[in-house]
Amino acid sequence: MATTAKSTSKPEAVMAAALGLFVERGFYGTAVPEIAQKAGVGAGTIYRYFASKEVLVNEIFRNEKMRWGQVLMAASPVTTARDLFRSLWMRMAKFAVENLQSFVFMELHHHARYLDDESRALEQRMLALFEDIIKAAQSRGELKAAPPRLLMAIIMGMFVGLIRDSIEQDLMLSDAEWKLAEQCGWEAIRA
Amino acid sequence: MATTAKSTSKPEAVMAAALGLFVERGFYGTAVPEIAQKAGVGAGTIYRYFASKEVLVNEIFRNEKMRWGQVLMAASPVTTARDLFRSLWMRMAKFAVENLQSFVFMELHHHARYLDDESRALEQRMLALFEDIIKAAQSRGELKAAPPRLLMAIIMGMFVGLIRDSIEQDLMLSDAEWKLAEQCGWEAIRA
Amino acid sequence: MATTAKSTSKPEAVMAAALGLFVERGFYGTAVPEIAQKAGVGAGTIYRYFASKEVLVNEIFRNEKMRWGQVLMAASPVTTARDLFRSLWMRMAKFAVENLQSFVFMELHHHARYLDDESRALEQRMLALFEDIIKAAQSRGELKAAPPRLLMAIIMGMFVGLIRDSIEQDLMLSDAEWKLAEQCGWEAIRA
Amino acid sequence: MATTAKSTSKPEAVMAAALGLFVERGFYGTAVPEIAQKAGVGAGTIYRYFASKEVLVNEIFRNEKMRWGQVLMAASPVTTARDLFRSLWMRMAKFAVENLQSFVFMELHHHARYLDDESRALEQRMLALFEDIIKAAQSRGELKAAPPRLLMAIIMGMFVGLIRDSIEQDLMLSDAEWKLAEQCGWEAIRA
DNA sequence: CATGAATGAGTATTCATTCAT
DNA sequence: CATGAATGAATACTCATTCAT
Repeated sequence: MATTAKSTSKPEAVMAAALGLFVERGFYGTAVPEIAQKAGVGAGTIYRYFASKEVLVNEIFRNEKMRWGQVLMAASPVTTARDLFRSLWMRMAKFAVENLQSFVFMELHHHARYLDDESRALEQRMLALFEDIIKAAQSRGELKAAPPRLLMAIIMGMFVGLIRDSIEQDLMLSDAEWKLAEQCGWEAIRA
Repeated sequence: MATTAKSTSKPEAVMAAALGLFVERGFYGTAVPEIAQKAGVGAGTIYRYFASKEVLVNEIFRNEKMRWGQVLMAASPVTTARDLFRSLWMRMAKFAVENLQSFVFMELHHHARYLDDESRALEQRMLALFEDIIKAAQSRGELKAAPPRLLMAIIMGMFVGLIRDSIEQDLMLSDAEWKLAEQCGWEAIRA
Repeated sequence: MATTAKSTSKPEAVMAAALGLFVERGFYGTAVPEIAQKAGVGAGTIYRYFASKEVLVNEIFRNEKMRWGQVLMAASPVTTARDLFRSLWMRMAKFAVENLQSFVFMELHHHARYLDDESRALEQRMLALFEDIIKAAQSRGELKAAPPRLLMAIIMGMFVGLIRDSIEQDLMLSDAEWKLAEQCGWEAIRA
Repeated sequence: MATTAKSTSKPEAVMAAALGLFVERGFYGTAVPEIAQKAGVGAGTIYRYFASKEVLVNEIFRNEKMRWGQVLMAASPVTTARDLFRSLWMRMAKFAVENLQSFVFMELHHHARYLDDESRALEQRMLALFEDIIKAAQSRGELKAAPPRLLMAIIMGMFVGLIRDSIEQDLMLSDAEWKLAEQCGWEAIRA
């Protein structure tokens, strides 16, 4: 009678279904009963676990953001900025490819008006994390002496652009291409 | 600098109002009567010029895309890829800064489900345009030998990332920063 | 093209329909679309005139209360308490019989939780009005020396009891019975 | 004074909880799970004892009505109508004060649409009981020669009016006031 | 041409009731 | 017996669109 490790719990099923639909059709374009149906639960059931559609989207956002954060935080020990960058980039690529929807979701909902303060705060913490890594490398003269936010925007923008493009073309980048892109990224910001 | 001597026509006023609201609240988050009010016309009037809300958003999309296209197409004559890149980048920056809403609108609505075939086709033509420029430069050995789409995604991604970030921080990049960023962009793709 | 005096306006039709249904089935027992149908308007139309179902019920309450207030306020000039009582009673009877639903509505919704402060304040003003009449008569020694609220509760209670009973039996009191009842009322409170 | 040595049974707890909530928020305004929680039982448990919410409210109604009936029926032996009235009035007052919620509940749900035939029949029997008492007194010339229902409506109306008022003012009548009111009641109907 | 009142299909959410445990 | 998680029908309310003026 113990809940098996395998079978997804109801709230998890709801979050997974909602994630997919929000990516496909947007927040306002997705009806709650649609989510319920895709999750294989009754419409009312959703409200047992999430007080409202808005709470649901925030919960998903934070959930995915945390998973993404772990990719960045499991950052490497002391190495050169070059190695750090490569490692980070490849980890990001791995995550993005394996969690395409999750990644796209975070991008799309970035500044959405329905994100609550907690979600926004989490977003800021993630950015700060990234910024610190950049500052450290800059202080060692390994990166260009530009505002850290600028370098961050450049790298993250590139990365997102690549993912978006591969979605549009419905064709994932090969390993070789990821490495090529990584090289581009590095050359963009190196001192 | 006024585009026309005459005061903006009604359909123009509608499109301008709608553009602003779609950027602020999204397509589904914007009510047609709201657009009407902001445009200073009656709700019914909108339907004299646009068959539906969807037609309206597509019309705006294409309109803005064309304006953006002119920035790219008014491309320079024969020069080095370096100069071409710089010129293109700075024109893009100028347009984006002067037409922030327009730029954000195009980004947000990129793949939206309510875009019709004509809009999608236009989008493809713009990409092809860009691709051609890249291929030409590659054939002269001035750019990295990567798939043109990849280089394009990298550059456009960077650019969008910068704009997004400056919106988030509510602080536009300075001229110096734009130049710095341009240098990053160039180093990312140069051979 | 002038709006004819005859044809009821839409908000009036809605209020009339809602009054009837609220009396029959209660506030929570009445669905908004039911009101719309009975009023002969679309469901959405109700929300052009009343921000919510709650606003609607309050608007009706105040409207009816004001009409009832006019019955009491058009009180007679200086006479004996006996004559004043008779006049008041008969006016109340006339109103109640001619506006049965209105009267029942006010009784049922007296303390309802969905009444807002404005409605409650109006209710209090009506009571004060009544109390003043009683106090004046008491000071002339024409009524029993009991707390005014007590005499008021007795008279209003009797009156409501009669109306309720005639509704239950679906048989209105005759003129003779109203006079009889009036006599009972007077004897209950006279000094 | 505990009715039983044993702690209240589950159905009793449910009825008590429901009575309180129905008085506070009305029938449609009260959710079954709320009742369950207040009664300290599971939501499903209610349905072991009451087939539906409607059955529950009817059961409560009849239960309270019977208790009220006992107040009236335990009527006194042969005395004057004056004494009988006083005794009845004071018993009613005692019951109403000690069972305010019960009393209010009966008043509010009097004609509610969810009352079933059995409840309605019980209501009629109670009225008949009262009517007989009045007729007897009338035949002895001690009461006014008015239709019994009219006198009954007057007295019950007065009584309800007093209770309602004391609830509104959140201030129970004193013994002296109850006696004063009783005198008013008597004078209203005595021959 | 222009309007905005009117509409009703569609949305998020609640709640009486069931049933597997 | 008792439970409370699950359900889906029903509710209040919104909004794209129409059309009489």
